[in-house]
Formats: sequence, structure tokens, C-alpha cells
Amino acid sequence: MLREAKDAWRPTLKRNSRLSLALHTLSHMAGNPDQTRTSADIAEHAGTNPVVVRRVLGRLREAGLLTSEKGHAGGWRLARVPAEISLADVYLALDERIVASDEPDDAPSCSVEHALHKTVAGVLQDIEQSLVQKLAETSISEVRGS
Amino acid sequence: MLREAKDAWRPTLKRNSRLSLALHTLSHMAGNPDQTRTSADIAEHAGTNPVVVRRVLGRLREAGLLTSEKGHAGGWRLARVPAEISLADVYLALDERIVASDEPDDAPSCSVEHALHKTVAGVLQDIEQSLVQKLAETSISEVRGS
DNA sequence: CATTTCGTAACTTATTTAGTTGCGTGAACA
DNA sequence: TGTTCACGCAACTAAATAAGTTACGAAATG
Repeated sequence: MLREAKDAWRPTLKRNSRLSLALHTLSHMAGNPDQTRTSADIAEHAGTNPVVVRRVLGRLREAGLLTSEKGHAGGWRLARVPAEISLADVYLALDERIVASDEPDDAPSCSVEHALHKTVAGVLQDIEQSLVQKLAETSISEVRGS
Repeated sequence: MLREAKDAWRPTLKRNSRLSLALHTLSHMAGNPDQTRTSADIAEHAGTNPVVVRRVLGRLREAGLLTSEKGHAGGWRLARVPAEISLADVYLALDERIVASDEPDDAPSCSVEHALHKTVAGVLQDIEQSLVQKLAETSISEVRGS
């Protein structure tokens, strides 16, 4: 595939379900914070696979939102009280930025491209910021339905 | 792949280069609005293929931003004066919404999932709106570099 | 009527993600 | 101590999406 100086700007929010899985799981855990849950339990509830669960929750552990223990009675627990885990924490932990205006690998050969990149990147930067800000206003314990 | 009731919410901004191509091309055309350009010309400048160009610009034509003519001296032209084509017009024409909170195909079996969907969808709705608003503040003629 | 240019369908290739299997590691417990 | 349970991780498969490409039809111009 020959794509030369044209990946200049590229918006990147993947069309994946990781954020969905993470938020869903954490919201559930917020309803019963003292319970330890295994990947298998979570996977069954979420309709997916234990390995996928560990992959996603692993990132949340790296971000300090969860802890995991091996062995008997092991599994996953919230690392903080639910009220202190915001949707933004989860979003940022997964590194799924809407903006992430990729810097061009090579300097754009074209002045229009350069100006375009700057303009759009600026807008997306603002947007990203307000997205995180709004997500930060809600904690995982506020999302519960019943 | 077995993904049952879990596509509930899914953010969807594709990691494609269509918007980039569209904006780049329109910005260029804005610099010389009376010139008709062929897919081949545009493709060469953008480092891609004429068919790809027609695919993308076709959407802009459907949205009333461009016109295309077949035959000798045919090609693409802006349908309006450049100052009246905003970045938002282009963004919307390509139907590449950041938000696009997919409604769940099936009603979520789980109350947490339901509440989560509502909460996140609300936030994303707001974000989408402000994104479009900010893009609307810039026209393709303002993006030019030199 | 020959040429040019768009319109579109079909196909290939690359990338990304989810799903899956398998095995290693460490902790609990009998 | 040794079995079991649970995570950690690597490797593979399968599906979805997008770009690129080829080919051909349709319309407009000269």
C-alpha cells in the first residue's frame, strides 16, 4: 500500500468494545465493592472471554483502578472506593482518545496540508479536553440503574 | 464470533483517512475555485487513487458541496463559494460522527448496562454537538497556508 | 464516433480487534 | 508438599473495515 505523505492527520477512536466492557464491569463492581470477581465470572456476565477480560482489566490495573490476585479466592477488586473512580479515569486508562491527532511521520510537503493539520488538531484538542471534563463529572457508582 | 447483548454502546469514529482527503482537497480547491479538477489530478496530489477520490468526493457531492461533470473538460468543482463551506459541512457530509451512540439492537438485559448506555450516550451527544459547532467556525478558505 | 471523465462493482491486501488455546506463575489450602 | 485455582502472556484464528486496484459502463464533449 503506498500512502506517502498523507497520514498527516488521523482521528483515532477505535471502534472497539473495550471501553464498553470496562465501564460495564466497573459499574457492576461499584454495586458490591467488597466482592472479588474472577475473569471467568466477569466474562460470563459480559458475554465474552476471560482472556479478553484480563486484557482490558489489566489496563485498568496499570492505571491503579483495580487490583488482581492470583490463586484461591483470587480475582479482581476495585482499588479505590467507587465514588472516586470517574468515567474519565476509565476512559484515560484505556488510552482511547478521540483526538490523538497523530503527528505526521514526515513533514507535510504541502502547505495546505500543514495548515489543515494545525487547524483540525486544534479543534480536536479542545474537544478531547471537554470530553474528558464531562466524563470526569460522573463516577462509576452514579451509573447504576436499579 | 459470539457477541450477544453487548454491542449496547459503541463509539464510532473510524480510523480512516476519508476526512483528511476531503478536507485537503477542498482546501486546495478553495484556493482556485474556478478551476475544474479531475479525479486523476486530485488523486495524484493526494497520493492516492482516482477511484478512492471519486468515492470520497461523491459523498460531498451528495451533500451539495461539490459538483461533478462527465466527459471532456469534466471533473470536480465547488458547488458554493469557499467561504460558505465549513469544516463542519465536510465532517457531516462524510457521516463520520464521533458520537453516533449506536442504539442497542436488543434491549440490554442488564440494568447497569442500560443506565451506562444512557449516561455515556448523553455525554457523547454533548461532545458531538460542540465538535460540530467548533468545526462550523472555520471555512475551508480559512485553512490555507501560504 | 472517438475520447474523456465520472460511476460503480468486484476483487485484493493490510490493519485492527475479538476470540481462543495453551502454558507458565504464584497463592491458597488440604 | 502437592493439587487446585486464578491471573499473565504469547501465539494463533477469525471477522470486520478500509484502501487500493482493475475493469467496464454511461454520459458529455469535440
